Amino acid sequence: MAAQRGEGDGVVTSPEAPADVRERARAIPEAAVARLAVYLRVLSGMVEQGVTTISSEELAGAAGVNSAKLRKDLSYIGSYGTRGVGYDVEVLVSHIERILGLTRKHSVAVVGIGNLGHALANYGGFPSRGFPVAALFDIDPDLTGVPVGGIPVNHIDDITSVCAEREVSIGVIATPPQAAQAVCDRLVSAGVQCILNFAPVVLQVPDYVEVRKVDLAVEMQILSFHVARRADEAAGDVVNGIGVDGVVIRP
Amino acid sequence: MAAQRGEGDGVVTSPEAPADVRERARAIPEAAVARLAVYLRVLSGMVEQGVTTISSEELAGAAGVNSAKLRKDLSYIGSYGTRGVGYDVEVLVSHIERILGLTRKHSVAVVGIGNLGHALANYGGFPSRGFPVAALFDIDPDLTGVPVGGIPVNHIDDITSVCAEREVSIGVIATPPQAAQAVCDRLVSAGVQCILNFAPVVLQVPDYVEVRKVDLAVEMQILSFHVARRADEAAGDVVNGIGVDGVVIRP
DNA sequence: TACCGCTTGTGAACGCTTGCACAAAGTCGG
DNA sequence: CCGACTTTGTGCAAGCGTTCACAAGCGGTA
Ligand SMILES: NC(=O)c1ccc[n+]([C@@H]2O[C@H](COP(=O)([O-])OP(=O)(O)OC[C@H]3O[C@@H](n4cnc5c(N)ncnc54)[C@H](O)[C@@H]3O)[C@@H](O)[C@H]2O)c1
Ligand SMILES: NC(=O)c1ccc[n+]([C@@H]2O[C@H](COP(=O)([O-])OP(=O)(O)OC[C@H]3O[C@@H](n4cnc5c(N)ncnc54)[C@H](O)[C@@H]3O)[C@@H](O)[C@H]2O)c1
Repeated sequence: MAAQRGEGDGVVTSPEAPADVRERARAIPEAAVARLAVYLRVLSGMVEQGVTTISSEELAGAAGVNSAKLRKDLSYIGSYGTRGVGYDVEVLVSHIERILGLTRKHSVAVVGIGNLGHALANYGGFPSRGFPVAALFDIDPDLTGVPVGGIPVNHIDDITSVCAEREVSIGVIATPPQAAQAVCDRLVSAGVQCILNFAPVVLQVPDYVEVRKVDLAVEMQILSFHVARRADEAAGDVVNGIGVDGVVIRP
Repeated sequence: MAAQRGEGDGVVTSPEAPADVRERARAIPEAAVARLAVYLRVLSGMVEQGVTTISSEELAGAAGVNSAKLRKDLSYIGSYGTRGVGYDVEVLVSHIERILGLTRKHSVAVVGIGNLGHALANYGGFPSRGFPVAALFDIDPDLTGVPVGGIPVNHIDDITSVCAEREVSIGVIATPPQAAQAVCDRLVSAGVQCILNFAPVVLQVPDYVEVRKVDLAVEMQILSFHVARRADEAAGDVVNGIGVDGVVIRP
C-alpha cells in the first residue's frame, strides 16, 4: 500500500558510501529535482540565445527563485561554477541532464486517446525533450489502427507486448477516472515503473512504482481557495476599518 | 517581482484577530489545501455511494495519505468529527467546500485554443465542479467566432472587456511559450488574479496574482530522475552487494 | 449511571527546506 | 605578482510540514 508520492519507505542507506555521483543523486531533495528541471529549461533557452556564462543571481531571476536556493540546488549535483564568474551554461546543462537521467531516452506510452490523449500525442514538446511517444492505447476499437500524431493507436489488450517491445518506461494515463486504476495495474504488470496520471483518482501502486499526478481540478480549487481567502481578508479589513459596506478588491 | 508561488510577501497579520474562520483560512498550509481538494473528491464519491460516515483511517486510505496527516489537515478547518465514530461525510464535504471557496462559482477563461485548449474547453470536469468555462481566446482570426465546447472563441484583443463582462476569475494559459508572458500580462490587466499556466515558462506577475503552473516536461523529468536513480542504485547494489549481500532488487 | 472501547484532535518531537551570511576561491586590472 | 572585486559553495539557524502518541470525548452497553 503505497499511494502517490509514497516517500516513506524505509530504504536502507547503504553502509559503505563512496561519495560518488550515484550516491549523491539519492540525496537530492525532490523539491530540488523539480527546480533543476526548470533551471534546465531556462538554461536551454540561454544556450539558444548564445549566452555562455550565467551567474546564480541571473539564473535565479529567470527561474523565479531565490539565488541562495539556486546555488544550494546546484551544489547537490556538484560544484561546477567558477567563483567570481558564474556558471558555464553548457557545462551546467550537461550536468543537470545527467542527473535527471536525460542522457537516456525514455519512451512514453499514452493510454486513453480522447480529448487529452490527442493533445498529448500531438504535442511536439515531449519528443524534443527526450521523451519520444512510442505507443498509444485505447479501448475503443474504432480508434485502434488510427494514427494520432504519427503513431497508430493500439488496443489496450496489447499493452504488455507492445510496451515490452518498445521499451516503454513512462506510462501516461488519460482515461476516464473509472478506468484509471485498471489501466494503471496493466501498465505496472507490463513493467512500467513510472506513471503520470491525469485522471482524478488516487492510484494504488506497489512501492517500487513512481506515480505523479496532474490534477487540474485540484489546481483550480487551490486557486479558488486563494480567491476566497483574499475576499475574506478584504471583508475582514473593511470590518476592522469602517462598516460592512466595502467591495474593495485589489488596486 | 514575485514569480510563481510567491509566498513570502510580508502581509501584515491583522492586529485584532477574532479566532474566526476567516483568520483560520490564512493559517492553512498550501500543501494541506491541495490535500483538502483530494479529500473532497474522495468524499464526493462516498456520498454517491451512500456512505454517511467515515473514519479518518478509511478516508486517509482512500486519499493515499497518513491518517494523522488527514486529521491534522481537517483540524485546520475546524473540528467536525465525532470521537468514537468518525466524520459525517456530508458535513465534511460542505465545510471543505466552504474553505476552498467552492460555494461561489469561478468563471474560467482559456487562452490559446490549440491542441490543449481544445481539450480543456471540451472537458466536462470543470463546469461540473463549479468552474464554468466562460470565455475562450485565441490570436488566430480563423478561430474567432468558432464555437469550441459550446463557447465561441473571442479574439485575444477583446480579452479585457470580455473578462470583465463575464466576471472571469481564473485565467488558463495554453498558448505557445513565447506568447505566455504577454498573455499573462493582458490577463492581469484585465483584472484576473488567478492563473493556471500550461506553457513551459516562468511567468512574472505582481505579488497579488496567484500563479500555478502545470509543467508536463518537468513531471516527465522528475520521473526520469527516479528511473535514473533506480538504475544507479541497482548498479551500486550489485557492486556493493556482492560483498554485503543486501541484494534487494525489485520484486 | 458507570464503564468500555473506539476515534478524534492536538501538543510536541522530528526532519526536511529555506534563507542568511560569510569565508573561500577565482578573475581581472594594474 | 598583487590586491581588489566578484561570485560561489556551505555551515547554521529559523521556519514549515509531517508524524507520533496519547488524553479527551463520545456512543453504546449493562
Ligand atoms: N480533457 C481535459 O482537458 C482534461 C482535463 C483534466 C483532466 N482530465 C482527465 O483526463 C482523463 C481523460 O480526459 P478526456 O477529456 O481525454 O476524456 P475522453 O473521454 O475524451 O477520453 C477518454 C479516452 O479513454 C478511452 N478509454 C476508456 N476506458 C479505457 C480503458 N479501460 N483503457 C484504455 N482506454 C480507455 C476512451 O475510449 C476515450 O478515448 C479523464 O480522467 C479526465 O478527468 C481531462
Ligand atoms: N498539447 C499538449 O499536450 C501540451 C502538453 C504540455 C504542455 N503544453 C503547452 O501548452 C501550450 C499549448 O500547447 P498546444 O499543443 O495546445 O499548442 P498549439 O500550438 O496547438 O496551440 C496554441 C494556440 O495558441 C494560440 N496563440 C498563439 N499566440 C497567442 C496569443 N498571443 N494569444 C492568444 N492565443 C495565441 C495559437 O493560435 C494556437 O491556437 C504550449 O505552451 C505547450 O508547450 C501542451
